[in-house]
Amino acid sequence: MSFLSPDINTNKLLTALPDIERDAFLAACETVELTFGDVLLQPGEVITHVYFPIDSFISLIVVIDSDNRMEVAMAGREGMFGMSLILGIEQEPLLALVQGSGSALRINADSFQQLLRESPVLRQRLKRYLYVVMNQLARTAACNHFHKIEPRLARWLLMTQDRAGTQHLQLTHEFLAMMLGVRRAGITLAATALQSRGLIRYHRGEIRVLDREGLIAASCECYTEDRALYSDVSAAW
Amino acid sequence: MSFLSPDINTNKLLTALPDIERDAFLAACETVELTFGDVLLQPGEVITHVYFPIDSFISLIVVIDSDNRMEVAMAGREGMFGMSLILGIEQEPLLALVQGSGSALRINADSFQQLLRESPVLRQRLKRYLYVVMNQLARTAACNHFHKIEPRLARWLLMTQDRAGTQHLQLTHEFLAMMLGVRRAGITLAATALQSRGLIRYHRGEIRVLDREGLIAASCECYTEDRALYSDVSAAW
DNA sequence: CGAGTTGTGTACGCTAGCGTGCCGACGCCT
DNA sequence: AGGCGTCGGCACGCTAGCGTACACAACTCG
Repeated sequence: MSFLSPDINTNKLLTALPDIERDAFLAACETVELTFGDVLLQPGEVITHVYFPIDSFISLIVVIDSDNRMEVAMAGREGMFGMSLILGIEQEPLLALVQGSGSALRINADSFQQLLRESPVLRQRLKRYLYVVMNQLARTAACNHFHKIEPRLARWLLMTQDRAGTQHLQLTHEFLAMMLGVRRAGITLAATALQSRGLIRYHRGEIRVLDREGLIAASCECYTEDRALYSDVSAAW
Repeated sequence: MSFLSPDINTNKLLTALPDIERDAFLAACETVELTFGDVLLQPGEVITHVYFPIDSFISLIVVIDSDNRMEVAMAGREGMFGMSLILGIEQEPLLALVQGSGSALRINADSFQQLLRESPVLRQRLKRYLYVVMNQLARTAACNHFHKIEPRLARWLLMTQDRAGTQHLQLTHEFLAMMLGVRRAGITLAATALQSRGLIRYHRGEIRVLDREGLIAASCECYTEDRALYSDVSAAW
């Protein structure tokens, strides 16, 4: 039995590592609290730390200019921030924003690369994760183009709920608009529609998911496709 | 001096490998001719061969359904097809379509994985390439959403020209519409505009780029951003 | 309790792009 | 030369979403 037990309060990428490797890894990590709105990385900055969210989650955002920005990926307990380092690159052109407050394991970039060299299992785990993210990026590119705001919003709320692990989400329309790259008024419309169908309920920055199944039905296939891809790949773990 | 000389008629990812590694790699490759329209992989199929284009190039396409599909990445002499295998995954949910006829080096998937294990330099090269593609995917997601057809078309023509290496491109409006995920009529409009500005000239499935600089000015920043990212990363080679 | 700030509803005119369908022009084949 | 299939121009009405702006409600803070 490991001295740092692999309880459910840790990151999924790190569970099920061989005890020795996991212990070595966790020993190099510190636990940090992330707060909504924290910027972990500005576009183009050097990555100094890698984060493995526990109950926090992080948005990766493409910033084209001050008016045009949108989220392209999300990392919670199932993922990580700092993927470029898996590929040996220390930079990242995306904005990393804490989207859900909570704790995360943090490890220094150098230690991460060192430990990655020493743990083939972790390496394989993370490569699979990278594969999933790449393909989610590809699908997101098409989704953002073809799908309407309402299904995209539904998808996004589901993804967020999966990572937040609660049906109470702290989200203003303004913020959602930024995530989806649309107008605030566009979100109000879509959100009102979802609410009137009894799928969600919201009130001044707090959204509650009432009917998960209904929300899935209202979302574009991209939600279930993404999940399917992830579980296919992680089934092999 | 290597017995298989690294002349310009090869793939950029394979040049500048140490002689021994390159020779071993090339020895495991065969040269194949790819023809416009060839499907190298259907979504979800197992990847049996990895391709390193020489003067051909390949489109990676997300297929949402029969009406909704769009290109999300392009691989020519600067890239490859079969990236998932770098991550140890043998599948790929995207459609791989030959978009420019020409030759390519092809290697069996198993040999590829074997040789990858044996060549740290190649491994590093390909990881850097993967990094570039990931970030291009992210940007493409935003570009497809925010930018209008005309600049996107200009960007796309430039990317294609870079890979085709000629200013004569064989492309119908119909095909371009599929690539960008828009109506054929939308392409006609955008193409007419570019033509009337003297940037391109086209006629029944053949497009000529007349004014590269002008076309760059007409394209969205995404073109130059992508190039910049690629050259930053490959500068380290 | 009142003033300010934040979050949401809504409305207006506008544009890009959609789906569709038709026509003409070109070029290839016999 | 004639016929046919492919390619591109164009036009129709329509919709989603834009930019903007204003109003009110709900909270917060002094």
